Amino acid sequence: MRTHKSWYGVTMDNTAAWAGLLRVHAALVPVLDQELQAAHGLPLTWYDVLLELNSAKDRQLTMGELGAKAVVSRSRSSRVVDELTRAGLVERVANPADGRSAFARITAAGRARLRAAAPTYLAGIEAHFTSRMTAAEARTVATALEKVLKG
Amino acid sequence: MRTHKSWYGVTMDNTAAWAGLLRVHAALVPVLDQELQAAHGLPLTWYDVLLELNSAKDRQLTMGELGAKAVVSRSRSSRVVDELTRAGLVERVANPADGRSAFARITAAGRARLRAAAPTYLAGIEAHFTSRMTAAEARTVATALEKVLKG
DNA sequence: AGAAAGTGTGTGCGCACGCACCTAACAAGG
DNA sequence: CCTTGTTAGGTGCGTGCGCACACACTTTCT
Repeated sequence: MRTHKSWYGVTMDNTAAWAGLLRVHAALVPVLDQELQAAHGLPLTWYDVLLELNSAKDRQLTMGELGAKAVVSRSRSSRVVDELTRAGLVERVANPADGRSAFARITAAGRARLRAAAPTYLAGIEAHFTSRMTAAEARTVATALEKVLKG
Repeated sequence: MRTHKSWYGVTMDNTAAWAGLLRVHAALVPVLDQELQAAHGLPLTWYDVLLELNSAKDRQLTMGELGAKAVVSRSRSSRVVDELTRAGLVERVANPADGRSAFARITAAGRARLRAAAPTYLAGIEAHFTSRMTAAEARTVATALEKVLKG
C-alpha cells in the first residue's frame, strides 16, 4: 500500500475511476434531467421507464421486472407508472396468467413522446459526456462498466 | 444515424457508456454506503465530506468550497457539517477575513474516524468495482471521466 | 461616509426515493 | 378442500436532498 499520496483517499489511482464516476453522476444527471424536462416535460425517470418498457417484449413489463431493469426501485417504479398512466403514456393491463401482477404497457402516445424526446437526450449525452472523450475511451468505459454490472 | 438498433435508446453504442454509468451508480452506491455504515456508522456522505476536508489546505474549507468539491450541494453540505459537528468529527471555526463565512475544519477525532473507515471503503470499491475490470481499463475510465469533469 | 450592489450562509419547504409492512393471489401438501 | 407458506404489488412513512428565500456581512460607487 501507500504507493501514492493519501492512500486512504479516493484520489488514489485505484479509486480514481470510482471517484470520477461519483462526480460525473452528480454533475451531469441534474443537467440532463433539466434539459429533458425543459424541452419535453419529461423527467429523467419517466424517460428511463418509458425506454425500458419500449424495448421490452410486447412493450410491457411487470413491476418486478421494471424495478429490476430500471434505475429506480420497484416501489418507486410503481408510483412512476401511476404518474405515467395519469399522463396517458402508459396503461396498466391485467396479467391473465397471474392475478397478482399487472403489466405496465407503453401506449402509442408514450412511444410518440419517447421518440420526440430522444434526440434531446442523446444530444445532451453527446454534448456533456461522450464528446469529452475519444471513441475508443467511450467503448472502453462502456465495456468496463458492463462487466461491473454482470459480476 | 440508425447505425444500430433502437437509435433513440441508451442501448446504442454511443450511449452505452452513459447508460452503464447510471446503472453502476444505482447498483453500487447503496451497497458501499451500507457496508460503510454497518462497519463504522459512517454514511457515504459523511465520508466524502470528511475526505474533502482532510485533503484541503489546513484541513478546512468554507461551505461554498465544500459544496463545490463534494458530491452533495452546498446547502446539503451545510447540514452535513451540522451533523458532523454534533458527532465531534468536525468543528466550525470563524473566518477572520470574512465575517459571513465560517470554515468547517476536521477534528482529530474526525481524522481518526476517517482513517479507520478508509480500508472498508477501499476494499468495497475494489471488490465491487475495480476488480471487475483490468487495470488498464480502470485507468482509461479514470482519465475519461476526469476529462468530462474538466470540460 | 452613506447607499447600493454583490456574495457567503443558514433554513423552510417541497419533492423524490426506498424500506417495511399489508393485502391479495398463487403454490404445495395434507 | 382447507391450511400453510410463498410471491407480486401497492402504500404509509421517514429521510436525504436541492431550491429559493432571508439575512448578515463585504465591496464598490458616488
